[in-house]
Amino acid sequence: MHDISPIRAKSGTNQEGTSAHNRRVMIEALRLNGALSRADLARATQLTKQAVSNIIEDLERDGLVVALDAVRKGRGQPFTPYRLVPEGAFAIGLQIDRHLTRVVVVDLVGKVIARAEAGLPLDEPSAGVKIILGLVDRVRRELASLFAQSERRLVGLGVAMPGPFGLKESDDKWMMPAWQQFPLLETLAAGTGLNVGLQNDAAACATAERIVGAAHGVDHAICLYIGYGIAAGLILNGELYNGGNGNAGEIGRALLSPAGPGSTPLEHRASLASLYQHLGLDPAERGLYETLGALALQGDPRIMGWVERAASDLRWSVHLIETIFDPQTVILTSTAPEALARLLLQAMHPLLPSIADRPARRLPRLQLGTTDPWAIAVGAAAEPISRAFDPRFSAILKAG
Amino acid sequence: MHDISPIRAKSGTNQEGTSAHNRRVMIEALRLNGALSRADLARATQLTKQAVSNIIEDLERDGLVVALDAVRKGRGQPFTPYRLVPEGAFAIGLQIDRHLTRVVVVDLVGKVIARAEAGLPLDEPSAGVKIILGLVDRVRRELASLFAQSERRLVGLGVAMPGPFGLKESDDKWMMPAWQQFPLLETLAAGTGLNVGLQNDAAACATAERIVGAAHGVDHAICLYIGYGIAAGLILNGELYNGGNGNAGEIGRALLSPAGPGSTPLEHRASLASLYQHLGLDPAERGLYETLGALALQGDPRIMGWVERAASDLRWSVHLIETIFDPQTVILTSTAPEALARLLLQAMHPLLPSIADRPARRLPRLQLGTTDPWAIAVGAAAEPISRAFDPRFSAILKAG
DNA sequence: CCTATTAAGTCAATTCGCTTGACTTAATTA
DNA sequence: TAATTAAGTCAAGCGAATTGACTTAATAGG
Repeated sequence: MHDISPIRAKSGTNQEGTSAHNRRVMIEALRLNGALSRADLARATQLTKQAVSNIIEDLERDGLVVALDAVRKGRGQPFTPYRLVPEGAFAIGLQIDRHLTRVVVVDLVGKVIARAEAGLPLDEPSAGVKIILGLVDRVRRELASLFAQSERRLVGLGVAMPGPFGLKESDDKWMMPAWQQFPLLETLAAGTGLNVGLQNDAAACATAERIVGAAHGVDHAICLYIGYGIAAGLILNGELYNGGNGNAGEIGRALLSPAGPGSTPLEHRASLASLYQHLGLDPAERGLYETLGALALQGDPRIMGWVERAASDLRWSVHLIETIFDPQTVILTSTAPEALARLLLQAMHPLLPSIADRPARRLPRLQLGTTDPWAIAVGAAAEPISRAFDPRFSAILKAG
Repeated sequence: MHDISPIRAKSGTNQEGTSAHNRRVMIEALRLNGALSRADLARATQLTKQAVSNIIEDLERDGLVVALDAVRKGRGQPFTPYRLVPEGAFAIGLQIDRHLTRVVVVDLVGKVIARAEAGLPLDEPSAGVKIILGLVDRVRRELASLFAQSERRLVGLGVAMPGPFGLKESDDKWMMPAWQQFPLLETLAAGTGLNVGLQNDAAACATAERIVGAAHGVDHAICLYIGYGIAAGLILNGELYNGGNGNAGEIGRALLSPAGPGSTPLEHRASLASLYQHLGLDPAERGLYETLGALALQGDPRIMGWVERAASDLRWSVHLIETIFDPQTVILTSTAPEALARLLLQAMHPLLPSIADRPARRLPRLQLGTTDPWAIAVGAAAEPISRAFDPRFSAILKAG
């Protein structure tokens, strides 16, 4: 029939989809609640005890969960709690930033098992990829030396790099135009033999917050990420939202006023790039992180000046985010030293009024997330873990 | 075990979930593609021919699809296309606006079957509900007179009213504080015996655009709605996004600058309320719609002044929406007369640069959606239809 | 004109994961 | 010590999709 325009339809599902979903639901329940008995799982997931037993047995055989000692509590037979086995799965995370790259291996619960970093040539992706593949190989060997069978348990390679992706060629060398053009994912897939996925760095930060941080178990959270640029990672309905072209949350490009083409993008005022410029520092300089940390701790006046101005824009960004997304919480994350991030957080208060200051809040409107510089690589690694183990609509369907 | 804090987990699923999903997938495929043969459906959904045959047989028995004449095309046995039966399901939509209420009945494909409207007391919800129940009863009887068995096919009552919901009491009478406090959904559910759902008016507009309008079959679209206030309906991943508390998209409250508490909310500049104020008109005045339409057609200078200023803010709103959501398209909808909406649309061009002006666009960045004043009621009615028939994650799970 | 080919759709048996309901085990309470 | 409560198992059953062979009915080509 329709042989010209393709037919648009969602994919159907079958018992495999059912089973896959239920496995994922079990894993998520154990991730969120720590350790649960089969009976607990049955109640929480609304499946029968028998179904849960079968699935748990499967998961145990697959080395993803393990029984703890039986617990006596009140009447009835003692229950046997099960918990996730951290070494049940591993993933590699790769952060590509302007002048450096970081690689980590994380386990099923998001703990870092191995890490490595190296400098990166800003405009020679093919040379850069060689370096990256070397690092990946290194952490992979380290993993193999620590856990037998770990190769078999590697679920994928997640890449995080600054967005936005797929736009017209940029002439700003800090936007990494050469890397944006390069067939990175294909090259990495071929070079590692792993499934490869891509996120922008804010999305990776949000993914990290979700697996091990402040967004753990929160279904509606926005992660405001301040790195060289600024962007937001969007967790909506418990899943990362990517937008139509993978560029959702790239608020660094947002103009700060309706006044027209002359008005400033947010990233010119509230990003580490703007701070470097304000201080007259070279972003590629060694020891920059330590310098900034020290200045922030001293309350250096030039830093405070930037903080004041940036905080004003950020306060307003939070207001907009709350107004637009109605999230349960906003998480401020940064690659800046923690002292600096804390200064920013303080300077952002009091927050602007918004629909978020409602009577019965359970989470703070704004909270500090991680400021670990490795968080983005961890988030990159968390993405394949999430893709493989978290319950999601697409996991039920029959094909990609 | 955990008897203190409740265990958090998603619900599992079983064969009923599988079957429900596949039925929904079939219905959606027919909605999006018009009419399809069983073989087409099997290919599109990746199910087997046999599975599709069984499901189609079911749907046909339930009166939701019907076979058309067989079609000869090329080699092989002729195929029999199936299409949705519009009168296979009905839903009632209710719009509650400041001084009036509208009720419609729509069918499975979103066509209006019956409609009714009445004035509404702004601050007496209990009297208002009586009026509403009277209208609902009227359209319901009209429906019953047109289609036998239609009562049985009524899937629910959708309500749309201005948001945001659940905030502290407001003193602005146009925010309908009395209605916000009133237990509306419970009263309507009791009074009609139907399932009742609630959306804000922008969400309803987006739902309407999705079922019959510009967002038909588009998975990432933002519906910018200009009514008495202004708000956005968010279609993300093919579903309406509501946020943590049902207030996502309430951008009318967004402050236009980071300058602090003194800066203006968007709805003070780009909403019909602001236009009424600009023109010194009473929003409750009779014939307002016609007056505005006439003024817009004449290009009245006072109207044009407002249009210019509002368009500047709206242009920037579109820029922010594009930057934040990365949608495939933005749809401008309004309860204003079409002439006025077109003026606004024109005045918003040229749009601000954003990540949305990418090389290979398929849909316009900004397009005009419906300006039918009944669209909100239609969208309200479309919500129960969508809830009952569209494929969605929650439809697979075992409980609410 | 006749045969090969192509494609839609059916039939009947099979498979697989969840459900059902009875049963076993093992603790606490009275 | 008996009754009660709750975790967890056993074995049969069920239901929806799958499988592979088969039927039907058209067109293409010699």
